[in-house]
Amino acid sequence: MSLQNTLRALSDPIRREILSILKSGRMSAGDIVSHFEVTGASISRHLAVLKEADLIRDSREGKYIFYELNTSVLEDIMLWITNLKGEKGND
Amino acid sequence: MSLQNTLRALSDPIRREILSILKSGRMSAGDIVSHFEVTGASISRHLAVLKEADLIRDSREGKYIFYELNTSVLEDIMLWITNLKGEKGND
DNA sequence: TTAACGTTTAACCTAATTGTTAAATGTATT
DNA sequence: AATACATTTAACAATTAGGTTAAACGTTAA
Repeated sequence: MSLQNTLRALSDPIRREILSILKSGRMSAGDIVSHFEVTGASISRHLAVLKEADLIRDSREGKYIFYELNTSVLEDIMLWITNLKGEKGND
Repeated sequence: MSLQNTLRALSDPIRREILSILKSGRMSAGDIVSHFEVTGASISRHLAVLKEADLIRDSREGKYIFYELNTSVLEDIMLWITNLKGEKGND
């Protein structure tokens, strides 16, 4: 919901890997967990952080919860970086 | 030096503010400190993190140490984000 | 309604981060 | 050489983050 949340979410390698995995499409929490060596509880919390940053969306389908990427908030980071790289002087 | 370092450095609001300040040009450590309410020691460590991430460069001039922005590593973040935003399926 | 499955939440532990003050370092000035 | 100034480093306290196991929750199936 904010640049702070977004950057904090992206600062963890596991969370970035989760996003990369979701690039190929929506996936259940369990399937995401199977890509890692940490416990499901740990991944679940990473998912919560990503969701709070609005980088992923979830939807329950029966006993599964599917996660999918939401890249729209990445726009803000791009803007922030672009601005930082702009010519010196005009901030 | 790595995407991990860069994103971790950017995940702190004070460090982002330091970068924004340096956008207008090089500045001594003391002048940077004066923009914040935390101690010089604290800012000094933030500067060290930014430097380790290669987001800033320093050079001593007499008793002052000047810091300046180095935006080249931001390219990697842009690339990573662009790739994530790419069409689903081709990772 | 009980059992099984997928997932999250709670409680706990350890490690990392951020801040402070005090000491150390490097440079300039007298 | 002694002092002063700018900055960093060390040592410590408080907070946050990420991992684990165990319990709880929500859904499905028997």
